[in-house]
Amino acid sequence: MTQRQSQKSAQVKKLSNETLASSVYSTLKGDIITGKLKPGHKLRLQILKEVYNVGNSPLREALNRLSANGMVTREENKGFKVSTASVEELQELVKTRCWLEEIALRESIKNGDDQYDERIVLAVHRLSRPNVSSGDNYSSPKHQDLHREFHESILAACNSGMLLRYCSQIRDQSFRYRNLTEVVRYRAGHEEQEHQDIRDAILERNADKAVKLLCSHYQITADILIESGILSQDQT
Amino acid sequence: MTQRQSQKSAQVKKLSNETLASSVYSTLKGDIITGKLKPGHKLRLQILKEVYNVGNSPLREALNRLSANGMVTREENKGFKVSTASVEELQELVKTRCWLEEIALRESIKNGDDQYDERIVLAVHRLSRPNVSSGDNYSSPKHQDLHREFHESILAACNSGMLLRYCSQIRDQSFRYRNLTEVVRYRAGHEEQEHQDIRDAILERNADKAVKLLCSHYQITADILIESGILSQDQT
DNA sequence: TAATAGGAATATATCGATTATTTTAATCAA
DNA sequence: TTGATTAAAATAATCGATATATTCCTATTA
Repeated sequence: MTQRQSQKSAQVKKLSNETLASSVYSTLKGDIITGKLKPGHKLRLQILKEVYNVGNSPLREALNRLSANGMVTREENKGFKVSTASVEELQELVKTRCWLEEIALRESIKNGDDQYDERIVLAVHRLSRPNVSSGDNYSSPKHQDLHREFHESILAACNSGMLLRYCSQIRDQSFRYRNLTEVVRYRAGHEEQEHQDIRDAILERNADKAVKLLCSHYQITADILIESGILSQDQT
Repeated sequence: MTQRQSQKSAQVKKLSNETLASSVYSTLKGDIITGKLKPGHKLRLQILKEVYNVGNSPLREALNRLSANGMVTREENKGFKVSTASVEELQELVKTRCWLEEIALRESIKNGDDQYDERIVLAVHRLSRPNVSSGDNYSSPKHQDLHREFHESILAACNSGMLLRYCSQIRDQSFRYRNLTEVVRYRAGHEEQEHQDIRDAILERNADKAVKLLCSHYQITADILIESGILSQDQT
């Protein structure tokens, strides 16, 4: 609050009416998803306070929220750490994702209106723009946002905010795993095609096909990540 | 901290190595589920501090956790309130519960071993004990715990901790709705029979039947609750 | 009536101090 | 060396007092 803002670190940026705790929450979550904070990394309060330049309470509040959706792990009296990553967890993640998204996708295809279709078309289009889809841009924040938007859009008409929240949490986790490797390099090209295929299946209201494409889309990415050998069998 | 412990309220009781924040979390969650804290009820920090006799930080941490799983609602700069209850939300809740539990149940039936069966048998048996299943005991904490255990046990072999956590959250919400009325009075007798039917279907590995019974089990309860007229169409 | 300007109430955040617990290091005994 | 015990340091958890910011309420004014 004084004039000493000369911190080199990724200062938390507060959006107008947003609470500091919420800003820290978003920043921390982002840093975890992008892999800036690695799985298993111990989150020491004093350090975080300095890095993000905030006090105890907003920081602890943010961490408590994150622990409730699985991005960080809380251990009584031992503090917080970034949730670990392992082959087993990734497999569970993909499995669960396929289960939940199958439901959400089938419902969406059943209920989806023009607006639903258009959002998807737009999302795919934006992902294909040269300045987004070219080699070096695959891991850019911009690409990530658009990629996320695509996956959100195809489930958006499922009529259960609750289910959508769960899918969103799983999506965050999935992106975290994705960002652990340069899997993007090998995948992004193919993914673009797969997104288009999924879009087409949805537009023609072919739920079975769409579900099948979507799940293999996830499975392939996970397999590549596993084969990369970056993930330990237990902990990271 | 002074000698004025003469609070009538349910002081937070701390389990040995548990953190104060966690104790408050459990207590608050319990008070919301049992209906001691009604939907929409404003959670004023000063009052909560006095009632539960804790300081700012553990209290806010607990509330932040609760807000992350939907038991309370957080509004920036306005604080917390118990999540509202409405017919629409209940319908979404039941629908989503059926979707997720169908998956978890089918998987459990597929994978379940002897231990899985035995846990279910035991749960049903305990629910049927006279001192639990008689008229006045239906709304007792004991009965609630056993009831919850039954519903947890039938999904326990689904091999996705993630899915189980979501089901657990939905179960908490469902119990909260249940406790809004004396729906228990009309239901508990029938429910006992339904639990047994579900158990039997599971034991004979008849997934379709088990799923059908389970979902109607939920739907009937919800319908009664809705017909009771206690829930507003929008907010409570 | 509508708009606005206080002021009260409340939520949010900081800081420093305190307590409790875990972790680390050091010591000692087998 | 190993294992257990104890002492010291580090860290997490909590409190309380204070400060700031925001919302909510109310009275005044146009």
